[in-house]
Amino acid sequence: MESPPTLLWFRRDLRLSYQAALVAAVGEGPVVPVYVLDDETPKHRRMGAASRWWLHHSLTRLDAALREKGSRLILRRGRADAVLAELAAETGARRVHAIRHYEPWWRNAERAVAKRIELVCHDGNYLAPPGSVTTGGGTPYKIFTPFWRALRERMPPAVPVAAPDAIPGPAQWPQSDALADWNLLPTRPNWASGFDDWTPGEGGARERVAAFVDHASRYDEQRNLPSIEGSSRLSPHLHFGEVSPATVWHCVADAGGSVETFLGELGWRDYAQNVILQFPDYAARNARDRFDALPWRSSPSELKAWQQGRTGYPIVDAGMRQLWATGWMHNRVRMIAASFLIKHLLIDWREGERWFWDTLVDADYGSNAVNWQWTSGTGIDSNLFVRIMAPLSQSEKFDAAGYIRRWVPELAGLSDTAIHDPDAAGCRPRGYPAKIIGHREARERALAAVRSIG
DNA sequence: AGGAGGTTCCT
DNA sequence: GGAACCTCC
Repeated sequence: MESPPTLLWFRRDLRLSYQAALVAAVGEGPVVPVYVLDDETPKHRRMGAASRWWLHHSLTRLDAALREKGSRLILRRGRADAVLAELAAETGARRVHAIRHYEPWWRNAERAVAKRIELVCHDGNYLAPPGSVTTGGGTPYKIFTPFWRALRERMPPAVPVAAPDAIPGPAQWPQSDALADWNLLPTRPNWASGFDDWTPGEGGARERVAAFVDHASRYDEQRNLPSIEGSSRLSPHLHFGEVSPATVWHCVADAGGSVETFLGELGWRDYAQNVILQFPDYAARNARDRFDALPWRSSPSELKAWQQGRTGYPIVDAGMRQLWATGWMHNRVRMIAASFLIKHLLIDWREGERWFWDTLVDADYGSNAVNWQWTSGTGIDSNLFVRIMAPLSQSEKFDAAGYIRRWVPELAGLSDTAIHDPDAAGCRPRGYPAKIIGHREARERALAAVRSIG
């Protein structure tokens, strides 16, 4: 008589290499890999549209990779605890293996699953298990730099384990939904037609890592230049767990050169999870609650102008259009565009967080919330509200002319010097909007707003 | 040992 | 402002 299968519950860990839950499940006999599309557990935090596009393709690749190893991916839809209990009853499984997640709704779901069936959670989506890096006093860190110092001490991470050669399956496979029925892809309009630079899935992640390793030694000098391919572009692959951060760490560190800045970015990713573990509602509340009294402006038309890239600030508009067209925005430009919404338009950072949640292929609850609160100055990690980025000087400083030409074609004919500020250069083309508000005026308005709350 | 108070710094 | 670490008792 064959032993009963165990369930392998995939979430944001869509890989076969260095997948601790997979290794554990295979060690116990037959495995039933399952992905549950659960829009009920996260409630209003269900995956955004761009993430769904990514998920569709990543699940396709994961199923293909599993089939090469004699397995397959079972797709089910519904509340994770109910679906897993049901699948366990169908297959005779008595245990679930999964990688642990730290979004508040996943922590709730893990508790709910554990009430119905034995759930074994594993680490591996972060450099160190979130919550495990603590201060001398034994409490979790709140500030990045001391957190990173302590985490760095514990590095490098353990060397990643390869995928198993074969994954045994059950005598009889349970039913699976058809992926197409989940309607994860856009239909009309197909806003994802420009997403073709991306290759979701573990293979695509591996290619991105390899491509990045070639220029990782220039990361420090090029990562802030949006006209250049200087960043790693690994964020969506890391978010969906198509590659583990430990794997990225070792590939990059082995490449040599000065990669410390990049490793720090991996550390920042861990830091964000540590913050949402301490403050689960970080995307919903100002960490410094005196900002609850800040007189945010309500302007649906200006919010829309920002979303659509029609603010009259070329660097902001280029970024917002790149986001819409490709599901991704260069990090330096994210900071400029976010700062512009918060300080120049004085619109609540949560509006921006929401938009990014829906439009980014790398939308991550922890990273998104931590980065928005950092930019706004409402976060646990300082950065003062009164530090207001000057979008035009940022655009010049980081040499964004080429980037603007690519994403704001109306301005493609302008010179390298005029393109950052067509109004000031007296050569704004018809069809490109005037500045929605002047820099000085916006700056003074923001400073007055923050002064008004003491 | 553990708490008070000083210092430094904050992707 | 306040977190984290240090020194001092």
